Amino acid sequence: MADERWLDEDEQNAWRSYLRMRRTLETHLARHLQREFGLSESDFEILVNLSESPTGRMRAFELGEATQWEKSRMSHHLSRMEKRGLIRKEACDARYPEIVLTEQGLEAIRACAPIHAARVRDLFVDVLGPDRLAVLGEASDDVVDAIDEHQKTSCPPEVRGYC
Amino acid sequence: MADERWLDEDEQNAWRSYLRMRRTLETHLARHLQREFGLSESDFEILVNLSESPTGRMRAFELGEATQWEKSRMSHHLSRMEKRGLIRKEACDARYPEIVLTEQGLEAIRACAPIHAARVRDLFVDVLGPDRLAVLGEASDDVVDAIDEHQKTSCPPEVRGYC
DNA sequence: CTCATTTGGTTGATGCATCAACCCGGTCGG
DNA sequence: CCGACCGGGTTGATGCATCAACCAAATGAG
Repeated sequence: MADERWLDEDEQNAWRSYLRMRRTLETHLARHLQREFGLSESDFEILVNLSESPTGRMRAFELGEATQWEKSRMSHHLSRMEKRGLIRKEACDARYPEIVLTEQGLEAIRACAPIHAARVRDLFVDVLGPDRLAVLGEASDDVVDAIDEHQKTSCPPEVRGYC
Repeated sequence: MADERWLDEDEQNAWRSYLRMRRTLETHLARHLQREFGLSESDFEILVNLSESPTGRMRAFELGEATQWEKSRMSHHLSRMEKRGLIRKEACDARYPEIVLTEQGLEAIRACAPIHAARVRDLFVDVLGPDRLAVLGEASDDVVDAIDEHQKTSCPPEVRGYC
């Protein structure tokens, strides 16, 4: 009905393959995490970051840098995680609360991380093999750089990310 | 704090690069679509499918096959799109309604598709270049196949997708 | 000193995604 | 026939992501 083609056929196919893979892999991993461990991918990301910190405690701000989330998403999500007992906010440094991994949160991440990683290996790392994996890694970095570049050069200064 | 490593270093790096790219590209494209045209990526996907159909009308079911969405997601989303005038549900075939692209929906997709495609080209297709793009396309298909395979072989029959 | 700005963070509203439950018209075994 | 099941579709509840607005401590220029 709209008969223009917007990418050539090979490009179109590759792009759509990529989109399909992205969706399929993401939903599969998310569902697995959810059903086996009751964690969302977001929970997982926070827990990984906290558990990799030597002290198990970070400022929300640092988590924001590590994950690249918006601050409001972070705030909302940390509140929900606190309610479930995975983390705790401690108002130790006068002003800003620190986010602390609870015993329960630590157990959760220890239980699910190796299994989750095994799945990533089975369905992604091993399927690609080392060569293609390396190519993809570099390509990913290039794309991220290109987007950063694009933002810097062609965006009006204060309007982040919309253009 | 949790000192086991779950993938080796190269694998870890490639995987995380991929995750970062996925997030960055997705949010960039989504934001662009939203701010310039008031469409979500989901809207876009539906509109593309409808506009590629010769008649501009499909059953919800066909859309489901094309997009791989859950039926309930489809239903909810189509209702929202109808409210905004992008599509219309017509109860022509006795039983199941057909989803029809409205004039407004057609205009929307015609306006945004080429610009969106150009952005995909600039930030993804051209950054990768034809060789890496081809590799990624194949790799994506392999991953999707691996997941399908996994579902078929190691899932109890009726429990789709959780394992 | 004072008032404006920035910075880190919270809140509320809205739209989106998912799950579970349900509905309804066919179909098929009995 | 009749009742069980099945496929396409809707609904409601819940959690998640984003935007815009707000808040309060710190900074800093006049």
